Amino acid sequence: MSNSPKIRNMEEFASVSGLSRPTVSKYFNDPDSVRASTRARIEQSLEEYDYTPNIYAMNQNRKLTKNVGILVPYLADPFFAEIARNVEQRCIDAGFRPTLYSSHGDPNLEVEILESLRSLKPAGVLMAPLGRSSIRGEIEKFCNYVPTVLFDSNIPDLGFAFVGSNNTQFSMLMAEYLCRTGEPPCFFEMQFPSNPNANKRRQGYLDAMERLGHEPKVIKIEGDGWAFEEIGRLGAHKVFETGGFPSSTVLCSNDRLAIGVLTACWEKGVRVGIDSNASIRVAGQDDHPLARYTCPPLTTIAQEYEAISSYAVEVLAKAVEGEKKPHKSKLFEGKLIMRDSA
Amino acid sequence: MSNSPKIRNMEEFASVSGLSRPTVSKYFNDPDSVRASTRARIEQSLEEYDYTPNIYAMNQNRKLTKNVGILVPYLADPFFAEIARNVEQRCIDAGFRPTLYSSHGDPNLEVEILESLRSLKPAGVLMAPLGRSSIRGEIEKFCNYVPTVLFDSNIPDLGFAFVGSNNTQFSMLMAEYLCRTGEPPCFFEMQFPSNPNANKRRQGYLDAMERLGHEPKVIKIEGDGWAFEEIGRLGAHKVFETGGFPSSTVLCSNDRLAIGVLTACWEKGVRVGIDSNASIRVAGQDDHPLARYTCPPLTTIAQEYEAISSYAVEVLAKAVEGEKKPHKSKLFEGKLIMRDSA
DNA sequence: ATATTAATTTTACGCGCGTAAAAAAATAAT
DNA sequence: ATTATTTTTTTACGCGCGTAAAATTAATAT
Repeated sequence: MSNSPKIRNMEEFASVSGLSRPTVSKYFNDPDSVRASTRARIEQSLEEYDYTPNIYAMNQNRKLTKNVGILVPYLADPFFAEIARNVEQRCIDAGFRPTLYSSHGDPNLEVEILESLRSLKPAGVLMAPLGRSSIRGEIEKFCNYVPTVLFDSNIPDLGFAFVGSNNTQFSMLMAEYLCRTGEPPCFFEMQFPSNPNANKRRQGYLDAMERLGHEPKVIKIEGDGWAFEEIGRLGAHKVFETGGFPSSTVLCSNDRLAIGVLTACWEKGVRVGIDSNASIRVAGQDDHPLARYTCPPLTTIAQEYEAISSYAVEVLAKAVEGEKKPHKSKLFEGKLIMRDSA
Repeated sequence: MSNSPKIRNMEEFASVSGLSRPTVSKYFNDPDSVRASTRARIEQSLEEYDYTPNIYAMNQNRKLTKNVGILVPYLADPFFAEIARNVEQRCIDAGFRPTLYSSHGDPNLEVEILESLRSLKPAGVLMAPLGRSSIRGEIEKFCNYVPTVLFDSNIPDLGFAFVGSNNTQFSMLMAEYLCRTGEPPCFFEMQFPSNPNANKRRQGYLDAMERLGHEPKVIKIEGDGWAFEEIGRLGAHKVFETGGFPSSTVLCSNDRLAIGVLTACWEKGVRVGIDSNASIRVAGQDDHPLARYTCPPLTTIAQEYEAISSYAVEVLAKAVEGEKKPHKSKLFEGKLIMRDSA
């Protein structure tokens, strides 16, 4: 900041502050661990000399760094980009140093990232696993070394805790709404969904339909990978070719599939929506950032991004502080977002 | 990997390999810098003992780490997520250790990230700046310390080089196509675009229109920030309220604005596309990952993601190796993607 | 005021590695 | 075979910091 001589290391900085180096070291690890007068003195020097401790030297001997890894399955999916952004901010607020990683849909990369993460000695990791394709054994091994909180998608009995959405409730809520306002929906999903939440969502749909006394109709489409829009589009076309949807209301397992269905409907000349000249209703789940901008805008269930993010970081902080293994699973409810597609 | 005793540090690993520690150290910095026989011996031991050097100790004394920072303006924008993914992979291929950051549209955060990056002693940085709102002075300061390659959006005379798209060509290409196939387009953009590429695109449009002998019509809409879809939607509505578009063909400055325009058209009941019962054509630029799934699918200009990514990393590698400052600017041409919206 | 206890600071050592300079070994030249 | 030269390995030192244990200082109780 000023024209003062450059500070090379903590020793020099301590010297110009009139303190010993370890005292300064304590301050940087926890400003509250030194006397208030000492702290004031350090912070005053900090203004004058703008010294920053060497991260590498700091973390070398420390048993626990302040690093936190954030791993999501697919960062190019705006849903995960959005939740990653939230989680990242919460980590910073909690005094951590987050680093963002994406598995890019590849189970091997997921494990590779975890391995490379270990060498960073992270205090903890927030991980949204790929799901079905995740290599459980490797992740389990990792969780034994590093406090890990899973979010979005659960792997049973793994990690310190799981924080996510109540996916059963998502589908139930939507199914109920759709039944209340029109023809009971069929359920549109991937045959082998990569994400276990899909199973919960199907179950929620089935439960709701049974409770309301309607016959459930589940459509399972082919497709693998993370190109959900294309999978949804091709799947819907196949449905059209083989007699069409069994109901004029289609509840999709997630928004990205729904976006693909909307595209297929457009290509087929099928009008989607709730007004009189539309012939089909389409609903999604997740409140994808672009769901509001589809044509028609997509009716969906909104995830509690902020709540999930902040709770996940909160739990991780406890895990880092050495709290006993609770492995609780916290689920947040979704909110119905009514738009014009259903 | 095996049941061999745990290796605690490089000393121990060198010992079990029958070598001295510095020799092993040389190997890890550059496997080719030791004799082939030595290298083979180390790699054999590596199989047996699975030892990994301590990253922090490694980087503490090294003048140059293998770390590379990747900074994009807005990661929740799928366009940047996609290009970041590409760049990340290229960095790994080039032997770097990339770390991904997003400015989240905030100029102050952009500077903060650069500051925190400096303490990581990165070998280099790949940066897509926010653009207009970037704090030039701070970024310039950073570039003096760390070899930095700008991509996507240029800041004149900053960094080692700039790699991006020929945005003038983008708009020219699209404008020509639109003139050839229907009514000459008007140009739809933000009044104060955050990204300087927008200016190039407007200019490309103006040039093309002049050359083809048509009167250019530029529509500038209000709005600030990175919520382009909403800005486009509101802007289009305002246009509809004040007499409508001056042409039945709308060339948008980018895909996200175009997506907003499509939504507005839908809300207004205006049919978009090239078939007979449509009344307006809408085109975008960027080939946003979801452009293919809008209704109608969006005609756009595709960026050369891979070419830009690999060239940017290539240039950065040269900068890291200490090549003289060239500050060349490399631009890639775009390709017309014809879909149903125009 | 003095003894006791708690909080804070200092002393002293080591972490795991990079790297310059010295020594040794391998290669090339005579 | 001997010497000169290059490559590789080893010796030796220090980087910037964390942290246990010792010394000091401050706070509390008597």
